[in-house]
Amino acid sequence: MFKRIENNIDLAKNENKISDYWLEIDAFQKSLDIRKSSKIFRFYDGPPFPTGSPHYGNLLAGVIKDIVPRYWTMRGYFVERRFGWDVHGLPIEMEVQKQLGLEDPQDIVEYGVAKFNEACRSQVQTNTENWEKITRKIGRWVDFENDYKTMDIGFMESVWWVFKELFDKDLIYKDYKVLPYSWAAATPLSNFEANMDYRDVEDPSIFFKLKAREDFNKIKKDDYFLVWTTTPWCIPGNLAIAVGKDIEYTRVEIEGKFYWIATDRLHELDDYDLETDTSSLGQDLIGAEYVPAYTEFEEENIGKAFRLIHSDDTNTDSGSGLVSQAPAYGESDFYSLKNAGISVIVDPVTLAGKFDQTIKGLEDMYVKDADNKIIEQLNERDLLFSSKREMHSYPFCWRTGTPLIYKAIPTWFVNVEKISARMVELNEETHWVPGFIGEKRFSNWLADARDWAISRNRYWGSCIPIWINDDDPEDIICIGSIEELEKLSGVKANDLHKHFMDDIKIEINNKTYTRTPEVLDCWFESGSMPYGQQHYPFENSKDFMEGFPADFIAEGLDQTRGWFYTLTVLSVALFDSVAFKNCITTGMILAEDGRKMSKSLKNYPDPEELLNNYGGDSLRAYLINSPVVRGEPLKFSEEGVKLVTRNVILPLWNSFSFFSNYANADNISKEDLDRASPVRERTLMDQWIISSLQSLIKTVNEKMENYYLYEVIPPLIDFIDELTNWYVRTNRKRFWKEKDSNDIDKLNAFKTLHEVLLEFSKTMAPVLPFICEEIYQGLTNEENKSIHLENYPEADPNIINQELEEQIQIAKDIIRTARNIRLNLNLPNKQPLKTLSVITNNELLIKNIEVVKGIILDELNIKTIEYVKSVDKWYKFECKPNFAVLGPRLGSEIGNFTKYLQSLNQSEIKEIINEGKLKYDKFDILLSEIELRLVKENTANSHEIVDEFSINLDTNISDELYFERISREIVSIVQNQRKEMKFDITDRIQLEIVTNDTRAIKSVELFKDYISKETLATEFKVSNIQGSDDLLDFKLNTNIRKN
RNA sequence: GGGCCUAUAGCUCAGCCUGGUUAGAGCGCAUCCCUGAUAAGGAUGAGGUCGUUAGUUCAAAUCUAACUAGGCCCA
Repeated sequence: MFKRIENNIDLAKNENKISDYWLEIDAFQKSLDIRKSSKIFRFYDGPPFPTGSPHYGNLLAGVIKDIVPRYWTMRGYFVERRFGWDVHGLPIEMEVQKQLGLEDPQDIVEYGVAKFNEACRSQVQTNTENWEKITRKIGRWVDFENDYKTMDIGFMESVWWVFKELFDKDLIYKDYKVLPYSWAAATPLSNFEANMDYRDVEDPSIFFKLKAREDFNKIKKDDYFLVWTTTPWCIPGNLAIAVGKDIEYTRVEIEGKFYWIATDRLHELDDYDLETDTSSLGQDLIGAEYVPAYTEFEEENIGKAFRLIHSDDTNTDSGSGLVSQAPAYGESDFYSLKNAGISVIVDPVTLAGKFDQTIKGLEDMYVKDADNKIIEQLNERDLLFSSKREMHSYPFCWRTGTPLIYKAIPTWFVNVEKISARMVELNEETHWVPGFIGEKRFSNWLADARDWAISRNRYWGSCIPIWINDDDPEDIICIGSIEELEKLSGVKANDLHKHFMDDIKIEINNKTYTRTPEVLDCWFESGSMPYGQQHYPFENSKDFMEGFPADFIAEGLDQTRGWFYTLTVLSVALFDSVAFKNCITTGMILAEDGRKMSKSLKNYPDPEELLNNYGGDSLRAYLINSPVVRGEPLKFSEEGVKLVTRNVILPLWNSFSFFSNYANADNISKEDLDRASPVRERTLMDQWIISSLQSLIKTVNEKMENYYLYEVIPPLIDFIDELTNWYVRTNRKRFWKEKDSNDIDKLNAFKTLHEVLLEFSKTMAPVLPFICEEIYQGLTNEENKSIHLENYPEADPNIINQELEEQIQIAKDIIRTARNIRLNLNLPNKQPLKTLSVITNNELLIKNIEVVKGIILDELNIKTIEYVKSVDKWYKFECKPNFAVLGPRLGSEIGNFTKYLQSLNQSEIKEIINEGKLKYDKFDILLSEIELRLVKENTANSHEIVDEFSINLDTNISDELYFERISREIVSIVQNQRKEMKFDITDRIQLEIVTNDTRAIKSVELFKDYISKETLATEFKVSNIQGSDDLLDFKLNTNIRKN
């Protein structure tokens, strides 16, 4: 016996019930256990920050990371799924700082790094519950217990190993990097932080002049270079002047002195009485030496400083086209000097943002306060040309409200440029979905990769495992494991965080080594996760190698410069290999209005509420059927989710509830189904739906194997449509037959539907895990089983019947067209008609129609089909070339040939049809290379073209047909009544028909059996008085009572 | 400023890789039909200069280039 289920279903509640069931039977663990010894399919979970609650982007990632592993598990692989937490880094530190009321790093040091880090550690644990709840609601199976966190000691040790490997391969070096710097907080900031507080402020805008030291091309000794700046405090750090090599510069004379300025900026000197002298391209100025404004660093010119250099960033939009370069205070300055081969850097500014003792007259002044003093000094030295003040937008420290400066900070780098070409090459081995992400976007990104700054002057993170000789900064030791640290320092560490590491000293040969204070960029850890999560190479090295590179990962588009990148850098550096073989990249999820989802705007539905309304299956199907799985943005719409519920989930459920209700009403058991005939002996419709399902399975496997998730839902919807609107609807009667009549056909119907629902559920289980499980449970009735433990269906080519699928298609076409005729003639389907004529002389077509004749007659409520072979008075032919075939063959002749075909008369066309070919010019053209189109000759409303033939409906309604119509109307009325009165489908009734219309009475007499059978009337009575309701052109009403 | 993506019906999107002459679907709208599995289903209709321009071709929504607008990432 199959259990009888409710027609109406509360999807979310039901899903919750299934979740509980999974827990109860430990289904996830079981699905892993049964594949323990199978081949490994390695999946990497991209680590989210556990700050805040999950948003749709996280849910989307979760859905994809569930569908793919579920699929491969059912395909027989062992797919471990460990949840990953990225717990280090600024977001957590910020949250904790806020909670503890710590403004800046000095506060943290005073509070105690140890206490601070421990606070971060406990903060990590607080948010995880929320994630687990939502993860459960979207139906994602992932191991939260055996998760990995980037703060686990094993993970951190692997990170050290990675670092040491890079170090040994000479891929780690130390240099300066110019960063946004808050002197009030005494800390560098991230670019993100620097962008948080831009303000409009008034700053100096000065032109100053620097004197040429020697003649150089068109430059004469003592000429002045006119240089513009809005940050005078950077002038003491000036080491070069940048020009653009393609920019033209002019030498002008003002009051007997000569100045160089970009020709396009000459209008800056409109107020002066000037004469232009000569001009020169920047190209020819590069290399000229000048006398610096401040002499304190003059000895640096042996390092080629104080020269004109080229910079791509020089332009003539503002200033003079000559830009002061202070490599310690500007990123572009820093790189320009580097590119010019000048490797010096001078920095007279302390970490507190004050000048040190180097520059006379500026000692201990805050840089911003020094601006005026510097202008004064320039003036005294006769180097100031002009000075004014200007409004512009300038970044401020978002915490202290003080202006930010840019400052060169000692930083550790990974030499990515050295391996970037190899990364590009190896990346071609990865299968990207969509392709353009890997082939274009990511590939370009890799090709242009710059060295990666991996140190952070922060606290909560993995430590850079480098100890430096106190007396010799060049003498450094890199540590790659806990054991190595113990050997060198004698300390056995059981925590590798900063507050445990900072005090550890290494003493060798009377030299003392102290750890460099920085921690690692948390992106370094994200890229290390393949090794970290397995504690490679300290443990699991065999397992690791079996599953590396990963078979599959998925994340959002933004990770091209994030996780995808860091994984690639490290795996190429370590193993000369990609880190993943297949990658699905998703687009951004936007709010319905096309803007970003914003909590304050409330322009999107709360994820949890949405899941409570429509359930996880609906959301899953909606998301993977959207542009977002093709790397494009999605405007998230609740309406869209609702539509998926309506078009996919509910129809599927209804097919099952139909099965369940009737199987139950009829006491059909599993054993009964075993008695069904083999597929080949069942009805055409049975064979057809089974064939269609196999075709679907074939398609879905192809799509899933290639990670094209977005191509799974459309064929699925098509199939559901075939199942519900064709198979179930046209076969309803077979399920509802009296038990004794033609038992085997009825069993075949049940068996077919059972089989189709079961296989279909398995096919869709990875995508719709809840509803498919529920259906599976209803169809199998076995304890402790789950659909997700089953093997995935594979298409059986032997039961795909292409010919039959085509025949059914013809039937559908005829049915659709005939219904249209009925519609136009106002002849409802309830009105039986005598004959449908099919007009064709194509014998094969006639044969095909004969096969599906029964279906057509039933559906159209028609008594017979006849074939009319003399087609002339019904339609004529028009023809045109099949362009796809003849275009390439005929080339430019095709235009004339088209005209020729149009000029043919009917008998000429018929001759071609008979011959099967024609001759045109020098070409032999086959009939199959021409497209025939039928045009109605007989324009009666009862006649319509169907593709290659036409049909005509006999619209004569005899008395008999009319009586039958009445009987159908009566059945329809009674069925509606039953439904309105909420009778069960099995309830037997007493039926009274009230009418005094003679035709109606006659009809009831003739079709008494039919009416009783359809309405389950066991008692039947006609009351010959006038009825109360209009029916057709008379009065009739019915009364029913439960028996 | 650079890289990549997108632009097709009122809305959300297929189709484009691999060019073929009547460009599709869903939602919405209008009209109608059907209904004892279905919070449904079906039919018909209105609604498109396929972002603009130029090119390649016998033929362009589809290929190429430029431009315009939007998005993501970087500078």
